[in-house]
Amino acid sequence: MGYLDFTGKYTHSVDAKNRVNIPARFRKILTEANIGEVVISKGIDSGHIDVYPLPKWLAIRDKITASMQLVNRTHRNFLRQITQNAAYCTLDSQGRIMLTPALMEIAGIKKSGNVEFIGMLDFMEIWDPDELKKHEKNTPLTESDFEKLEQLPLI
Amino acid sequence: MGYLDFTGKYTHSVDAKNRVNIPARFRKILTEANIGEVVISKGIDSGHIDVYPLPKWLAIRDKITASMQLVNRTHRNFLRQITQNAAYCTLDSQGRIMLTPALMEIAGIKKSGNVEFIGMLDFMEIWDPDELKKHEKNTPLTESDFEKLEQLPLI
DNA sequence: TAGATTTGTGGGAGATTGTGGGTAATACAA
DNA sequence: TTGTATTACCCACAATCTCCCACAAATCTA
Repeated sequence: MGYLDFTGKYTHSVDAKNRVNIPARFRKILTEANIGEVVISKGIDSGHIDVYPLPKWLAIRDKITASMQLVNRTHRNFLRQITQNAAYCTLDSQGRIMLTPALMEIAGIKKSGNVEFIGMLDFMEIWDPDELKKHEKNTPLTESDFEKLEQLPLI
Repeated sequence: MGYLDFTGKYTHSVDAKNRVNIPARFRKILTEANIGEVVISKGIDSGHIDVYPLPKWLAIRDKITASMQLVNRTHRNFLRQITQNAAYCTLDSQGRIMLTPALMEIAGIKKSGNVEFIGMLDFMEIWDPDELKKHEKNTPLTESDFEKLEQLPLI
């Protein structure tokens, strides 16, 4: 890993079997990195699904495992939240993955509907188009957000 | 052990003989690790049963044995809680386990009803669907929980 | 522009899985 | 021992999922 580079936005459709094609550009990145499996999970913002290339997910999982104290109720709840809606997906021979009904429900994605893929550098997001518009309208970046971001050595 | 990886949520049904099928995905993990026996016990949060692959249970048992101070009343009570309702279960030829009436009672799981399996990485939980919903409603992750979790090097 | 290749989408057949029930073996009580 | 209840093991079948093939649209190439 380390040098995955998902960028851009692509519209795709979900078929009657809940399958979505991963955009060719993203798929190429995956195959070149020899990654045939991804993990989809509930995104932190509502209205979308996160798609992690397997190695990225494993790294996240290991960090979680290492720092969880399962006698702690909050930790248990957090872990449950994370794992509950996480699903391993192997790409089929056409390069598609199958979404779970639970995640589609959470993200507002409709069977036989459309979705937007957004590249997030080392992972991807899948949005319901309406939810995405709504999210962008409701939570624009403000001046004060930018000020906070200035703290980070970003650009 | 060490690399069991139970993730996801699956709905299954309990039959008239108190048997539940372990989700195929979880079962595959067990058989690949050559584990044909699990231990079910009372979950820490009420409303569910914990399912430990045998090696994980043995590790827990050993830790408990080593660190319990049986002159300590709390320790005695804790130990009693744990062992009292723990039951060794071997998977039948269909990959099912049989729940004990005591644990079903404790978790609110009904004969011939449904249950939710939740993967918790190295063990599983079995919830009564209503209890799970109730639990999630009563103990949602709050902003301050997330702030605490931000301290951990998670993602 | 025309042909070749890639990409997005749909559907069908076989294998797997979830679930129910029957019967033999075992444990238990009287 | 005998009768009863419980458990373990097996078979059966429907629903689901996986894998594979097909084809049209889009893109690339010469």
